Amino acid sequence: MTAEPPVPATSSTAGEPAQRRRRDAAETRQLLLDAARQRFARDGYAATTVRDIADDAGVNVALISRYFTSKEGLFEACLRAAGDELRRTTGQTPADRVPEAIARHIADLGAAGLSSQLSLLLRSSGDARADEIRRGVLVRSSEQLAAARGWRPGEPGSEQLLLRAQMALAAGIGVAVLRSSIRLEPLSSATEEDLVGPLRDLVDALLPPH
Amino acid sequence: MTAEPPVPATSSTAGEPAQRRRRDAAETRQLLLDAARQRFARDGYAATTVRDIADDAGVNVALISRYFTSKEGLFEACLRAAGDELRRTTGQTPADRVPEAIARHIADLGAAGLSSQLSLLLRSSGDARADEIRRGVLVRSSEQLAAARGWRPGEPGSEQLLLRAQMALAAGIGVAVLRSSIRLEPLSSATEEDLVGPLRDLVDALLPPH
DNA sequence: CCAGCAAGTAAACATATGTTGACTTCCCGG
DNA sequence: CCGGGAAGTCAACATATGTTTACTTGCTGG
Repeated sequence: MTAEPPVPATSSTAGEPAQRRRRDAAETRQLLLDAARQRFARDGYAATTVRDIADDAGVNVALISRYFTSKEGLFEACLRAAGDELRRTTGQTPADRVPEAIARHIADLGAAGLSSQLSLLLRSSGDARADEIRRGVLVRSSEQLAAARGWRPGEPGSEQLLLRAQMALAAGIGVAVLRSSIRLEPLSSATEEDLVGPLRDLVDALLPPH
Repeated sequence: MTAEPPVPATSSTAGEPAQRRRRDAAETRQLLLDAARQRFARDGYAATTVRDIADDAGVNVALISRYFTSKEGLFEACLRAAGDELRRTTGQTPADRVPEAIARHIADLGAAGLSSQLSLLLRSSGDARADEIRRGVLVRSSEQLAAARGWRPGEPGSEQLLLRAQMALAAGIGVAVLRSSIRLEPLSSATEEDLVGPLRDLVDALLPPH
């Protein structure tokens, strides 16, 4: 929508080309993925145009169709990456360190954009297939989180635990969005240290260590 | 995007016209507002077309421009309505009943759509002006919530409280979206009673009654 | 060194979408 | 009963957007 100057991916001063190989399909693919993740997380799926993404990545629009079939395919690739990242966090983290892990994700506002990846999971898509993938990512993540606190599939009375895990996940994502996409102050300027305390309170309240 | 049959706003059986006056600007305006709120909340701003909204409301597209100037104007009207609703809740509610009030909002999945109005505040817009309004709504709501727990503007050391109020708000909205828009199970099927316990834990953990 | 092929580009296309202006239909006060 | 104005409709327009096709560029293996 807004027309920013494209990010050239290399320094635009004519001096040093910063070793970006000029023809490298893998790197170009990754540039597109990174640009897309940021745009989708910030503006949502429908509001992001493929030309925006291509300009950010500094490559030609047609390459999106070539490497990802379509805009929808690119979005799916972004969702998968975010899902892997999120599951890595809620998975191989000791149960009592989960709040810190979540806090770290939310606090990271850098271009790397772990927070962006979280936002990606809440922003609207208006696309049925993308919604399905997103739901799958969230289900698996919440089950992993619940399992860390003693949930076992089908076990009677532990449905409560899964519900609470999903609420904790929702809370974390909600904070991430208000912080990184909507930029609500003072939440947006809070440091990781500012966040980790309240987040610990929040997670512990929903999922008491068993 | 998907082509549903239009909701005729009156029974389509020829028998009884259900007393919908045939020309009533105020009612038509309201029909548009209701249809827009639902669409915007479910699909997001950019993914919703004015033709979708008009069809849902059973009126002509051109009336959107007439009554709300533009699609953006209609979205603003929806945001204002949601903001009023939310502020009514976080405002004139005794501090210790806030979790129940939030729970009631989140639990309401009906077409009336209080939950929709919450979702509206997180779904992406890709529109600068709408984002500004949304931010304003969220700021005022979180300040009202924080004030109920003892926050006073500018008071030293109470910034923490505002931060925590914003996180509580974010958590509530996150739950509303995962529940009503993304339809994550079992969160989506949970009853109001299922939600109020965890929500009370959540709000109390973030904002201890002072 | 150079043929061939992958990587990248540019332009065009078909369509969807927000908005507008001219036109028609209905209601109501005189 | 009727004329005027409000409420509603229709069709067109300008533009933005996803995708494709034909083309150019540069690298590399033989």
